[in-house]
Amino acid sequence: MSPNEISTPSTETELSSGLDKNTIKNPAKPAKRKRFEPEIREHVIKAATRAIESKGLDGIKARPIAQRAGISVGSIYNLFGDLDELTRIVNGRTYDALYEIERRALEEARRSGKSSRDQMMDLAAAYLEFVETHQSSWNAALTFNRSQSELPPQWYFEKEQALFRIIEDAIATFPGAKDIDTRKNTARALWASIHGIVTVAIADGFLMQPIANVWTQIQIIINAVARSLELEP
Amino acid sequence: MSPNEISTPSTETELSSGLDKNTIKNPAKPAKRKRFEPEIREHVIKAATRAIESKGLDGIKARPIAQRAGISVGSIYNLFGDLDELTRIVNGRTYDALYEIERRALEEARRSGKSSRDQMMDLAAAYLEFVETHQSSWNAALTFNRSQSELPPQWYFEKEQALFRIIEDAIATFPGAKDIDTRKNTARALWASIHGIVTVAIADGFLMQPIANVWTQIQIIINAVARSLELEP
DNA sequence: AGAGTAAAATGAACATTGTTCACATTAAGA
DNA sequence: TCTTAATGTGAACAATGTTCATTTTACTCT
Repeated sequence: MSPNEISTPSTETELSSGLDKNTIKNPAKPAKRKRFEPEIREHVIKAATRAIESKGLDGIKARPIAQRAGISVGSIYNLFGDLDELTRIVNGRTYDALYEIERRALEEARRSGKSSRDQMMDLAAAYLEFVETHQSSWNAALTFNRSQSELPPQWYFEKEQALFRIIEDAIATFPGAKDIDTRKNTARALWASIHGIVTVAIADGFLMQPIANVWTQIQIIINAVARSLELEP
Repeated sequence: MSPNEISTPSTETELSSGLDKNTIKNPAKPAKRKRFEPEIREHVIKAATRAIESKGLDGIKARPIAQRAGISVGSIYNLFGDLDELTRIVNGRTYDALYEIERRALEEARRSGKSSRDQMMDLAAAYLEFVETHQSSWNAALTFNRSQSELPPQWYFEKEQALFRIIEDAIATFPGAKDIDTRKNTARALWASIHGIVTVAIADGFLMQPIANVWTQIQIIINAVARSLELEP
């Protein structure tokens, strides 16, 4: 079970009571202007995604999004409850995208027979590139969770867990990572460290930190931890 | 020059054109209800600080703060330009407080003749404790910067720099940290890593991560890096 | 097909909030 | 005391999230 199939509200299809068959007769083009097709939810999410990509969390505004999706403001609330819910769905997909990229990076690194240390390096490189490419979305995902007073929803933790498990896999062959608790803590420590390095660099817009330095810092941590783990426990 | 004296808007006294002498005649009590005393700025900042401490960034609302400070809404804008400015001042002080705590921690650790490694441990412990104690304020400071589309103001970078310099000092005696660039990068890597570990733990409300695990993870990183630095370059 | 009806879409209206600005008030000097 | 520039005020405005009475749709039953 890929963690992407983890129950995310974004994939819910609660409206489908066998309507799909009936709506087929609608050739999708001259549809006058009522009763939503099932894809409407997706359209709204897409609009919200574009908004976040270009303007960050501030881009999530009920009226503009409604307009871009071709529905009324009220319908947004029928479909998602509130804007936070919609935001969470977009952020959830951002996490999913990152997970997928990391999973592939590990798979690829293993296929080419890289060492555990180099697997970690590849995972970190993939993360750095992801954050550079999706700066606005990633920033939104991080900011949103901390700006909420309540805890993130269940599926957030599951996605996080899944990410950590990838690191655990990467370091599993180290002699010093035989013990399960050690491995878990080390994986979290590594991931959080790389995350911290990248985050701090982005916070000051890569101004204080040219990207080369960021990569150097990542290497310092990975090399140091890798060397520790090469020793027997 | 302590970085606390770095020009922060919070300490500005631009209104003082020698008025101080004149206002002395006001015994501060029966003051009817006009023309602010110079301390009014401070009162507003205090109100804003309390608001952030209890409700986070959402606590920064013009009307409640105005009321608690005993002035009108408009006056907030006369005094600070806008709410973001006020927020930045409060956050600046949070950074100052952290800096001060870290500086003292290093001083203390050195006085008791601790190793570089243990100095780092003490700095990390101080940070962890600070974040636990001031969770709401610290969260607000971090969230605010990333939620802004523009870069943080100049003084933010200076406060950040000052913090890094403390770590550089702590690791300066390591044989592997003779080179200035290496030292700078290692200091940033260490700080950012610890920051990342603490941040991730807090993000899920210490639910996934009991505090003991957090500390274990910090130790993993510091020990690994320390061991690396003990070798000659 | 036509009527009745439950579900779904709508957008006007409301509540909250940041921000502005015309006006009122103060106090310093003439 | 009168004049006036500086300064405090709060009503009013704009933007935004959210609700809900009303309208519209499409399904079912006759």
